[in-house]
Amino acid sequence: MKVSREQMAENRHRILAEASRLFKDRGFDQVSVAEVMQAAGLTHGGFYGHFSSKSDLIAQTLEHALAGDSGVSRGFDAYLESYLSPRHRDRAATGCPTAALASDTRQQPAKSRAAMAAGLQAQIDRITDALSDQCSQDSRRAAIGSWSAMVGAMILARAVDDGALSDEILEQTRAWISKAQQP
Amino acid sequence: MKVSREQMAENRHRILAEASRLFKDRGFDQVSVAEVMQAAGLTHGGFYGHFSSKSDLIAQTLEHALAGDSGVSRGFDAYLESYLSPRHRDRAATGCPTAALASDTRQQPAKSRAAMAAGLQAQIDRITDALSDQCSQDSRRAAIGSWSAMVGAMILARAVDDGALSDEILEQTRAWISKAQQP
DNA sequence: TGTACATCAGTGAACGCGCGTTCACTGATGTAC
DNA sequence: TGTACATCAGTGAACGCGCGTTCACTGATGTAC
Repeated sequence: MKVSREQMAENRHRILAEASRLFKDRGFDQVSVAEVMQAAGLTHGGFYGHFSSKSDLIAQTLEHALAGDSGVSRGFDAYLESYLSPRHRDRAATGCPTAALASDTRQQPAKSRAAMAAGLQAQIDRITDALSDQCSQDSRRAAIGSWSAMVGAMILARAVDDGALSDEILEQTRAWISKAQQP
Repeated sequence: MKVSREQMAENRHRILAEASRLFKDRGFDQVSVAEVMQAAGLTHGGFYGHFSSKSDLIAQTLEHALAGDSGVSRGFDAYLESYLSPRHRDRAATGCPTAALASDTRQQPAKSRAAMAAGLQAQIDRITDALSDQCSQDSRRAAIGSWSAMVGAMILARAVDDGALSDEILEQTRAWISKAQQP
């Protein structure tokens, strides 16, 4: 049955929100179109009324998930601490889309990779702004280095089957980044 | 037809080598068992004489790929420069297994995650050794922070569809890590 | 404002394809004598 | 050392399953009068 325009827009938004959650939790390949639609409370047949393909859904989900502030504006130190936390590591579904999806994006077509590039530029700009208070010079370099270390540490901490090592990676990387901002 | 014991061992080794190359290039899900066997010059039916499942192949490939020195022993600065290079970024198939496979490993069963943990411990130890010359204190912290930044930068550089941004991530992260080792 | 009807978002069955896995078979290997 | 035969690594067809995608259909929407 047909639904109202507002209802359709709401359905579309819910599909993107559920896709973001599921993709971040398990990766693009391990989540089916039918599962995303079911999570959004719809049947899989209607999917192609909203998206031209699964690839298209992935690209639009990346654009959707990478938009927004992500919390840097509340201060870099607080952001760093909450980012490199066991809680964030254990809840990828509601966490950073870059740490969860950057590796998967490498195999995706141009539109998804462009969305990742735009999201990365925006995030680097936000961190650069947040850091320019403490050390005005080379703040872009510090932003790129810090962001690489944060994303890398989260990916490594999630990949291993050893809680102590995983915790140590988060904690040591956090301390190392903190120290690198001082002088 | 049956083959000699040495031939079988050689075949097994070739399967692991080709699996490592293909998995690093395209990820676990995007490479089929049949494709790995074909790359090793065999037919897919014989696969289960060597491995109990695709999951088992993945775990053994990780153990195989993560073993060995990876080049740190020739000095950290040289390693850092060759690691965060456009050449390494563009040749994932022959490059670092951690940067290529850490994200994929998150979804794998215990045996693969344990192999990643062991490989990561060994790599941290190697970098700690390589760094302990320059700054004896906190060299493990510096090793973990540097390695997180190297892996993260490579993953980000490979995810984006923007050569200039990709190059900048590599170059700035390299410079940032270098600077962090000085004081 | 009220009615008739064309539109079209969503449904659910069906499709074709590729994948991981199985299995009966083959023929070279390597052991027992 | 030479021969007969049991073993078993590799072959290639076949399987079942889940996936992305398609499509005829339904019935609420929203427009034209």
